Amino acid sequence: MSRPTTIKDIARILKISVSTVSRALRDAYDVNEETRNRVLAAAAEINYKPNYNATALAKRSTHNIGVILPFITNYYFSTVITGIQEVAYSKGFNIILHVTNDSPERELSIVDNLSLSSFDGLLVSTCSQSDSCEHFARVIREDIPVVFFDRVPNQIRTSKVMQDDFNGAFEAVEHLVSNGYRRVAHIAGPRGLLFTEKRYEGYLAALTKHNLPVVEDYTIYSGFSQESGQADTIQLMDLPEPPDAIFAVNDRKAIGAMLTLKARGIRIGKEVGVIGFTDDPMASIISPSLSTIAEPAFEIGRKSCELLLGHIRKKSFIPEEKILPGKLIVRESTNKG
Amino acid sequence: MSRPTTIKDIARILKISVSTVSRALRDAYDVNEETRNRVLAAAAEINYKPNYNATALAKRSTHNIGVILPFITNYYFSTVITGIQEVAYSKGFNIILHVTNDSPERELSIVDNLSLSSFDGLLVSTCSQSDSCEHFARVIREDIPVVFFDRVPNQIRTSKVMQDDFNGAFEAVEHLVSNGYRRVAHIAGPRGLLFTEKRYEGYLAALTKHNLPVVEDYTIYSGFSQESGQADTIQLMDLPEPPDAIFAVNDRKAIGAMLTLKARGIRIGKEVGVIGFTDDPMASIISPSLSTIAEPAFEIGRKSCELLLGHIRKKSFIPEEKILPGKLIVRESTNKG
DNA sequence: CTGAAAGCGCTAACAT
DNA sequence: ATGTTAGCGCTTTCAG
Repeated sequence: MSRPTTIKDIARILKISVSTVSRALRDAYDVNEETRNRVLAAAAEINYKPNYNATALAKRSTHNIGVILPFITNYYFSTVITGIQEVAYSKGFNIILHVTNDSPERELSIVDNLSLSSFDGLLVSTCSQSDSCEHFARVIREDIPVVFFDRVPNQIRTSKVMQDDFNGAFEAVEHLVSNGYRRVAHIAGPRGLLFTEKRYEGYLAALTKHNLPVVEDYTIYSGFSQESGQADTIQLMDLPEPPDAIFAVNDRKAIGAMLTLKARGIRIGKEVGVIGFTDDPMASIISPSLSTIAEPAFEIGRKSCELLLGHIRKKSFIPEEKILPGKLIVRESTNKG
Repeated sequence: MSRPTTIKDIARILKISVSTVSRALRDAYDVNEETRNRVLAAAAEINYKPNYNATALAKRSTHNIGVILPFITNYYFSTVITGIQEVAYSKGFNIILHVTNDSPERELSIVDNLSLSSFDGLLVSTCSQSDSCEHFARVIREDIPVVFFDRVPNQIRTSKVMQDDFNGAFEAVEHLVSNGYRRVAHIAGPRGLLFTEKRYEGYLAALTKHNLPVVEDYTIYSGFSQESGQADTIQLMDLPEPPDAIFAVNDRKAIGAMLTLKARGIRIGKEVGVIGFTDDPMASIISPSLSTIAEPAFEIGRKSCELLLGHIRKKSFIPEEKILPGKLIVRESTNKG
């Protein structure tokens, strides 16, 4: 087990100073082309690998970005991470993963225990019940850039990357209406999250545009899970005048809805239309297959990371918002037959 | 933007030396109880957070563990990571994520560019086509602990954590047989991966135990994707004497199999039984629902990380192997009716 | 039990 | 264009 090689080794071998080596290893700036080549050659020769801790200590900049999100065990988030990882990797950044399990306490504890010296920036998607964003505000105040994606808080002024929730929802509902459904219900996410509000607004706007009545009982706010979808749908179908279509805030809830519809012997599509949001692979596996709004998850990851890297590089942190379009995917669950 | 506080600040405030502060902050060893309390109080007071880069540089030990795996966008891997993250988090370790996209070149490039100074240990699941493990052997030779999980190479002597692939496969096939299926095919993963071999062996063993003939054409090695499952099944059902049951190496392939069976109008369960491996949530969503062997993904993550942390702590690296049991989940796809 | 001092590997003025 | 030197924040001998 040989001690890793350092720039000192290179300096000694080449009989030059460490600062020259250091300079040669980074940009060409102010160093003789030939010296530089010799350094590079020697480095390769002895299999030199920079010690990032030393660099970080000296430059006050690690090459890490922290990612904080509720879960990674679903299609959307794992795809976002893959996108993040893709650009981080290409720029030589590591990503440090923190999963909150959607627990506000855990989120708080993670953020408070973050050593600000161990990452250059933060990418976050909040818990569904984050009542406060004070902890993130603190991080920002320390001048470390934070960009939010998907689940972004509305009380805080930072960079945000989202899908076009309003228009996605609008399109989904309009699709339902143009396929002949009239009593469209919405099983929403938890209140307080920007995107559940946006999707709700898109739903309302589509209803209004097509002169459909807005029935208060037709909107139910609850969790994001399949079980919530089932529960909400039971509630909906027990109404004196049940809806003939359901727009779910995401595919998991839509699938939950389909499950209870099936259990009650209601024919999906023919009797009750269902549309989701995400385009989880499950949507094409379930039968009947589920119409949905495909989210640009991978792109959200890429864009968030690019934005963050930009903030880190320029050391300026002027908030920017990016909204990426979704895409309507028509399948069987919205086919009246 | 105030510079983060350091142990120097604490030392200055308390008018003691930095070394005392340093000692007090770690273990009680050799420091007066009272001094220690004063240090802790002061640290909390000024909101001191250790600079891990400095620690890492001084101690030659970061608090990071690297995780290298093919994908994160599926149920199994994302659940494993959640398990890893769970124990890493509780021990104050960060996890640095690297995804290879199942590309051996990328895997190689990641490993070769790893700065050994930036993590204390490695958790890896290899690419399906990793022909060589030389790059991992190099890491191990540098005395940094590596533990493999799930996709473990068989040519290399290190710690490994796996599900019980042999017995899982055995149980799956035995379940098929005891439900009356006789011509059981196996759509396997790529050759060369330990677990695809183990599952194949389990399949063989069950056949042998029940005196069923081993038909060579009934085993097809290919990829892990749903598409591979579809293609393999086409090939199988085009045989002069097609199988009446399919044991798939994982649920994604099983789902692919079900899709082509459905497309051909073959009744799943009644005519051809299908069983998978993993217990992806999709297995209970698809209809008919898919019987499968549930893998202890979360536990695999936990155990791998615990093992690795053990190696890191004791600085000894005596390879250990852990095998975790799976569980048969009976659903509709293996019901002959 | 505590302090002084050296050093981890690298960067960044400041000289030359 | 290159070398000298002083840190970055923390740990760790070695003295006392």
